[in-house]
Amino acid sequence: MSHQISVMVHTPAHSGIGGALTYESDTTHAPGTLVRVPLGSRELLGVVWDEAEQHAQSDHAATMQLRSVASVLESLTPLSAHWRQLVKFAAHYYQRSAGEVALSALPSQLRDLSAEQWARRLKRKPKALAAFESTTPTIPTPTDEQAQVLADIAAHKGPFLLFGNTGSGKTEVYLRAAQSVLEQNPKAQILVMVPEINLTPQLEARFRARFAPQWGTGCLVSMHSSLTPAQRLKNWLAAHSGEARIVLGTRMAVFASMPHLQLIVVDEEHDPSYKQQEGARYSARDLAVYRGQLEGAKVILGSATPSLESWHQSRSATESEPAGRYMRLAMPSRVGQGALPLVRRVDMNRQPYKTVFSNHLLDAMRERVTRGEQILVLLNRRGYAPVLSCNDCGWKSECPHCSAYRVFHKLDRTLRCHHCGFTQPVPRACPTCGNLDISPLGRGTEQLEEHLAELLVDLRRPDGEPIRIARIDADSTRLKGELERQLAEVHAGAVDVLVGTQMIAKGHDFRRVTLVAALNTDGALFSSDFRAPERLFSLLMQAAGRAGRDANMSLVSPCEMWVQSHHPLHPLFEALKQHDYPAFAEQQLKEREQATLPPFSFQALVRAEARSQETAQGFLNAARDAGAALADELLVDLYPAVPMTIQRVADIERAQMLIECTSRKALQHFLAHWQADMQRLRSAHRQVIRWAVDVDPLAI
DNA sequence: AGCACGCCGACT
DNA sequence: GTCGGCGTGCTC
Repeated sequence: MSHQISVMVHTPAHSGIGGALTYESDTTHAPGTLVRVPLGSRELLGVVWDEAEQHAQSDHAATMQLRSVASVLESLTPLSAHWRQLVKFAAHYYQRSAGEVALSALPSQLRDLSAEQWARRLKRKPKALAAFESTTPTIPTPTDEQAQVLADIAAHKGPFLLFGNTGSGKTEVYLRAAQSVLEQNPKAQILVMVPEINLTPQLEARFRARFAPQWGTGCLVSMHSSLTPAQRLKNWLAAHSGEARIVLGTRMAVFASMPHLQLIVVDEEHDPSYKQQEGARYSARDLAVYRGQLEGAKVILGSATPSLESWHQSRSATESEPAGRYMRLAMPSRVGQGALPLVRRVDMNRQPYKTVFSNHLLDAMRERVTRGEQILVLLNRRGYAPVLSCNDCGWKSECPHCSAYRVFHKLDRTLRCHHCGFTQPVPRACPTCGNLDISPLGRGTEQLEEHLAELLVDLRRPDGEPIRIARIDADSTRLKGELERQLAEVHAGAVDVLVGTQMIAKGHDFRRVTLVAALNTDGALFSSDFRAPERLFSLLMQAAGRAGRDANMSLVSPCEMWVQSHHPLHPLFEALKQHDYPAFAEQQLKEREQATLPPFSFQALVRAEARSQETAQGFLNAARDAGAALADELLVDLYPAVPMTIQRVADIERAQMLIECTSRKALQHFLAHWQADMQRLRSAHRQVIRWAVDVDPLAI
C-alpha cells in the first residue's frame, strides 16, 4: 500500500513550486518528520507537512507520476506542531514559502550529512561532561523593585515589557525568572535572545555561572551565526531533545526546536538586529511574542529604550484608547552602581567653523585622562574621510559601480566602497584633471583617532606613561577575535581614549569610563528616516550607560555624557539630559501619530532590482496597477515606485515601493493576494533580476 | 534556489 | 577544436 505525503523543501515562494510537494511512500510519516526527497537531479532535506497541505497539490498528484521519498531520518523526533505552526505563520506573515523558512531554520549539517555520516553522528557517544567547578554562585538578594517585577511576572500572563535603565538589574530578573521556571518543571526550557552574541559574551557567562553548578554544563547551549556547522548541529540537537534547558542565541534562535519551551526573554528588544535583513525578513522579537502565545510560554521583552512599537503596545488604557497588549514593568533605579551620568550639551553654533572638539570638551577630556580615567568617543562613520575630493576640478571619489562615494582609508591608502567593496589605491593626483591637490572631506573614526593623538600628545597618565588612544570599528575588528582582544585591552586599562562607531556603545561594561562624548549626531535629528531619532536616542542612552558603572569611580568624579550639536535644545537632547525615555517616547509617538506612521500604521516595502532603473520601477508600477483595485477596497495605500536611497549598488539599479495601511490585518490580506499578481507580472518583466517584499521594514 | 541545457567568445 | 560565460526553464 503506498501513501502520498506532502513535504516542504527549500524552494522560494515565487518559483512556481512554493507550497508543499507530494511524494509517494510505502509507510506514512508523522508530520514534522525529516526526510530526504528527490527534486530534479538533487536530493533535498524536507519536512513532512500536515495532510491539509495536500489539497492545493492534489491535482498534481492525480495527473503526474509521483517520485518516492528517498530516506527518512528515523532517529530524530518529528518537529512539533507548534514549531510547524510558527514556521507557517512566519512564512505567511513575511510572504515567503514555508519550505524556505523551515529549512533555513534547521542546522545546515542536517541538510548536508549523508545517511552514513548521520548514523555515525548519532552513534557517537556524548563526551562525559567536564565537571563544572561547583563554586556555589553568589546570588544577589533581589531589590524591592526586582522582587515586585518578578511577582508580576509570576502572577500575570504577559507578554511583559521590562523597562529598566542600564544597570537597573534586568539580567538578574531574567536569571531569577529562568530559575523559577527551571525549578517548577524538571523539563521546562527557556529561550534567551540577544541582539548580537559576540557583543554580549558576559550575558552567556552570567547564565552559565548561575545555572551550570546546579544543572550541569550541558544545560545551556548557544545559537548564533559564528558557531561552526558541527557546533550548530550539536546545540540544535541538544535543544530539540530537551537536554538543553536554556538556549541563548541571536534572532535565528527564535526557530530553535524546543519541545518544552516555557519562557522567552528578548533582551534589548529595541535592537534593529532582531530584524533579519535578507531572505525571509522576519522580526525575531515579534515572532518571539507570537511563539510565546502559541506555546503558552511567558515572554519578557527587556530594554532601557524600548522600541516605540513595544512602548505603544504596553500603554495603559486612556479614555480614547484601550490598554496595550503588553504589561509594562518598570525598574527605574540603578542598583549597586553610580548615578546616571550628567548630560552636557555643547552648542556648536557658538564654536568656530569646523570645530571637531569644543574647548570645553577637550579640557574635560584632558583632565580626566590625566587622572587615569577612561573616555569613549563615538562617531558613526568609519574610515578616514567619507569622501576624497579634488580642490581644482571638483572631482569626488565616487564608486564607479554604486551611487555612493568611496571612503578614504588612510591606513592602507585605499578608496573603499562601503556598499560593494570595490577598493583601489588612492590616486596620487586627481583622475580627471591631474591636479595633485586632492584632499579628504569630512571626518571618520580613523581621522578622529589621528586628530586626538595630536591634541593629547603632551598628556601623561598618572603613571607617567603617554596616554594611549585606540579605535574600534568594523575595520579594526575585521579579523576574527580582534574585537575581543581590543575590548580586553580596554578592560585591562591599557587604553585611555577609545574612539569608535556604535559598536563600542553596546553591551560592554567599561568600568573606568567616566566620560562619553558623541560627535556629529545632528544628522539623525532631521533625517528622512523617521526612525533615526529613535535609534539615536537609544544609542546615546546606551552610550551614557557605559559611563559610571563603577560606583567608587563616580564618587571621585561625576560621570558625564557630552553631546555636541547645532540643535542643543532639541527635545531629544532635553529628554536625554533628564534620562527620560518616557518623555522622548511620548514626543515621538505624538509625531508618529500625526503623520500616521508606525505604530499607528503598518508598512511593507517591495524592492526590485534590475540593470536599469526604468525596468525596476516599471515592474513595481505594473504591480501597483495590478493591485490598485484590491488596495482601494481594503484602504491600503500604494505609493509610486521610487529609486532606493542608494540607487545603484554593484551596477544593479534598485527601486522600491511603499505600502501602508492602518490595519495590520488588511495589509496582510492585501499582500497575500497581491503576491500572485506579482508572480504573474514577473514573466512579463523578465529583465527584473529579483524582487522581494519586506513586511514591517525598519528603514525606508 | 539549484541545476541542466544551450548557445556564443578566448584558450590548452 | 574545447572550456566556460550566464540566459531560460524545470523541479512533486
